[in-house]
Amino acid sequence: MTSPTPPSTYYVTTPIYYVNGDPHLGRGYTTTLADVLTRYHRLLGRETFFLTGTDEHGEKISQAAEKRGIPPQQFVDEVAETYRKAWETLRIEYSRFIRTTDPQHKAVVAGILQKVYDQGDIYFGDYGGNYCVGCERFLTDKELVDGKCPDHQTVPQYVAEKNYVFRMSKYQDRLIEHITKVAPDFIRPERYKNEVLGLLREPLEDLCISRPKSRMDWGIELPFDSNFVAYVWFDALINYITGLDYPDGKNFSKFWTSCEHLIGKDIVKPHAVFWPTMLMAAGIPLFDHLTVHAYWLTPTGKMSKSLGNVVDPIQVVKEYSHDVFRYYICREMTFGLDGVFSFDTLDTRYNADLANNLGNLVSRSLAMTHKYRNGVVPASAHHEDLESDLQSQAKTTVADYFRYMTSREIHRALESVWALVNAANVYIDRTKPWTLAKTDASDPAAKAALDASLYHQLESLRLVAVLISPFMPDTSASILRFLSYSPENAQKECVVGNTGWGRLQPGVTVEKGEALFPRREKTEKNVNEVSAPTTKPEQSATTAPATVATAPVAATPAATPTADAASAGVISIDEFFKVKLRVGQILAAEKVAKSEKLLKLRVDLGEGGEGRQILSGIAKYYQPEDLVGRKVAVVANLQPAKLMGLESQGMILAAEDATGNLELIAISPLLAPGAEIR
RNA sequence: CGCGGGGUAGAGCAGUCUGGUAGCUCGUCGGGCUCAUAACCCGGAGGUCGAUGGUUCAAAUCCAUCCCCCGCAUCCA
Repeated sequence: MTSPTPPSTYYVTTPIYYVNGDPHLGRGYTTTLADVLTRYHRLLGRETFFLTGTDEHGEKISQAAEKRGIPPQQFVDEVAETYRKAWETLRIEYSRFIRTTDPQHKAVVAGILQKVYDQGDIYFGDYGGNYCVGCERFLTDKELVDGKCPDHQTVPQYVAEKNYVFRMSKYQDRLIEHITKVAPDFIRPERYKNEVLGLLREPLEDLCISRPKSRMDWGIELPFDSNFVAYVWFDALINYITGLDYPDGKNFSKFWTSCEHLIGKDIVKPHAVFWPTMLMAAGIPLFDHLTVHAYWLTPTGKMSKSLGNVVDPIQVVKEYSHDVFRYYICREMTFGLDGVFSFDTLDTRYNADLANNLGNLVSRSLAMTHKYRNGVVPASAHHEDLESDLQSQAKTTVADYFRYMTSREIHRALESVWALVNAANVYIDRTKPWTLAKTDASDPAAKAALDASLYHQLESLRLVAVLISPFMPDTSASILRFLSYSPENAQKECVVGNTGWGRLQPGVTVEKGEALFPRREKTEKNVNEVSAPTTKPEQSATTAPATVATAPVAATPAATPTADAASAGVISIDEFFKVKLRVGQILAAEKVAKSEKLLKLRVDLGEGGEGRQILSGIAKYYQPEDLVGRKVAVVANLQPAKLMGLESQGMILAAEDATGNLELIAISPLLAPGAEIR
């Protein structure tokens, strides 16, 4: 029963979260994992440092601030505060909350830039190229699809400007060497390491690291050219060392080399390629591990804001508890693979694992100790096969627990703890304390057996409480308190590498305790799944109708409507009339090649000529031949857009219900094409 | 031939790298117990491990081909 014996310090980071978005489930998961790992290493007696924070520069931020009519700094101050509060609710105990607008950070970034520039790894080059405002970056020719940005369906502006470029390609071989030979567990789990090595089989391009202030000035000024600011990665990634007071802080020398970066799989490339090469260029040793986790999905697929199926971690914590939330997300997701978040499995795990197994075990053990021994922990001299079996499971559990925690298969670590919980329940049934209690007064053998049974139950609880403390700090503390066992003791014995059997002192009085996890009846809302209790309906945008409702509002951003009306999604009739709806008749319809969803329609709107070309995402629901001649409702004054390379000059209205039935809006065949709908 | 992930009991998954009696949780059926939160314990039923072919004494596992599902790339205007 020895715990691992590694370096005496531990440094863990989460990504700094872009203040453009909320503290959603994915971010809550990363941050919770970091907290779990921090508490785990503390349990092992290591000095730990846990860094999280917010990324606050960039065009999108200045635009968002402008939209709200406030200065960028005020905007980011507000969002940073919501993050702080969110993490507080999730019981996250970070060591430092860093913000990229901190003056210290700006100084560190400038220092690194200057150093890399001075040694010739940053050059001023033509970065003329296709710039997409939505992406805030230049797109390579390879990324463009039919000449437009795949993510935003917009034709990027060709910007012929000079920019500063980091000579990343120079470090490619050294990076491959590091990943494959020097530190084989640099990137884990292995699937992501393979992915990165796949990326590195292609020659690396150099990395554009600046933006001219003329276009974007919400950022950190380059120390060698005041006309430019640093572009995202040479700003954001550096937070990981600013957080330790690089270059001279004692935290940096103490913690940096034991650094583990925790990230989601969407930002593997910047962390596995950009960041290590930046460090190489800056002459800073590399971090220890990049640990990558996957996504939370809903039972029906991706979580997305527009589908309104986003799970809000804060709400889950409010409805259950932070311990339950933490247990669930750590236990349910196979680390490194996508997992499904559903209130149905959450309730199942709650009742099965927490209420029935752990909670009930605590309850029955404490109750028996009170009933048979007035709450006093008995000494245990008696030791037979049943006791050996239990102790042997305890030994296995501790070994597995440390092994899995070390390999970051944390779901398995929890599983191994529950093997002990289960063994303790079995042990109780085998020793039958209630039977022993009947003859215990007159029969010394029965008395010894009962003492042993009670002691072993309670000792199992103590061990379980210690092992779950990183995951469920409150539950752990409650159990230890019931046992009159000080948490400091728990920590101490992990420090000496021994969570061995028999630490619980006979003679102390245990509490009766209260139910830790009262059983929950399954919630009704779970039938339809997922949407967290207070998720706003957000006019449940599925298809056309909702778009009609929101488009005019979007067109006049917060100009006129009162705050109340705007927040309720209410529009004025004037706004509604901006949308020109017309009756159209479908003249021709065909499938769009290579497209799953799109049909290309030719629609007569009574405008003469050969009618308009309109694309509609209804290929899964309608055969082209069934549509010809049909009358449909059309948005006539929508800005044309290109889809799959084809221009669409309007929108066909359709409705989709919750079960996925989609129908075109019915229009009487008697109405002539071009008739106004209102 | 676009890239990636996956198809194992009613549901959700592990096992596949390193071939050797197919495992876990939930559900279900039957039994036991009464310390406990209608909980706990024991037992049963339920799988041709997507399909086909190959390698092998032996294949969920290795090889080949094919089918299906899900992301993303390239689509809900």
